[in-house]
Amino acid sequence: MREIIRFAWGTSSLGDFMIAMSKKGLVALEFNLRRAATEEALRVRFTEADVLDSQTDLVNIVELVRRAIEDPCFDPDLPLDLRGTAYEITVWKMLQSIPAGKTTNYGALAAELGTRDARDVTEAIARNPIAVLVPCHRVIKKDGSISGYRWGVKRKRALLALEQNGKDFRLE
DNA sequence: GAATTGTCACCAG
DNA sequence: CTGGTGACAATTC
Repeated sequence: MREIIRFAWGTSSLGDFMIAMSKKGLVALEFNLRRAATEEALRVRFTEADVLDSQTDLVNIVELVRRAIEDPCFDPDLPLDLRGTAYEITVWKMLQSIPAGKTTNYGALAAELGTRDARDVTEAIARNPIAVLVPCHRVIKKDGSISGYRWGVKRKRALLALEQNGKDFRLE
C-alpha cells in the first residue's frame, strides 16, 4: 500500500514556503524560490509514496503554519511526522523545547545529549526537514554569530530578530 | 570578517 | 570495523 504525501504552498513575510503532510503529520516545511525543484525533492525523498498537490485540502494547515512563521508565540499545535535516525529525532525534539526568543549553541545541546562533539548535533540539526516548527534557527554558535542555515542565513537572522524584538515578552 | 586546525560521534558500507 | 564528514570551537591574522 502506497503512502500518500500531500503538499501545498503558502506565502509569508519570509518568502514562499511549501508544506507536506503524510497521514501522520507534517513531514516537511521548506522555504524555496523554485517550486518545481522543491516538489521534485519531495518526490525523491518519498519515492515509495504518491506525492499529490493538495492546495485546496491544506489551506487550513497552510494558514496555521503561516501564522506560526509570522508570530513566534503562536503555537500551531500540528502533529509532526519526524523521519530520521534515532539520533536526529532526539535532537529535533530538543529543539522544539527551546522557548521562543531564546537561543542556545551547538555545544550546549551536545553536552545535554552526553556527547562531547558539537558537530554531530549540528549535522542532525542541518537535516531537519521542518523549518521554523523545529526551531533550528534558535541554535547559533558559541560566540553568538550565525554560521549557517539551510534556508539561508538571511532568513535565520530575520526569524531571530522577529522573536527577540518579540511583541509580548517584556519582563526584565 | 576569513582562513586554519584539532577533533570525534555519527552513519553508511 | 573503517573512513568520510561536518550549520563547531578556539585561535590567529
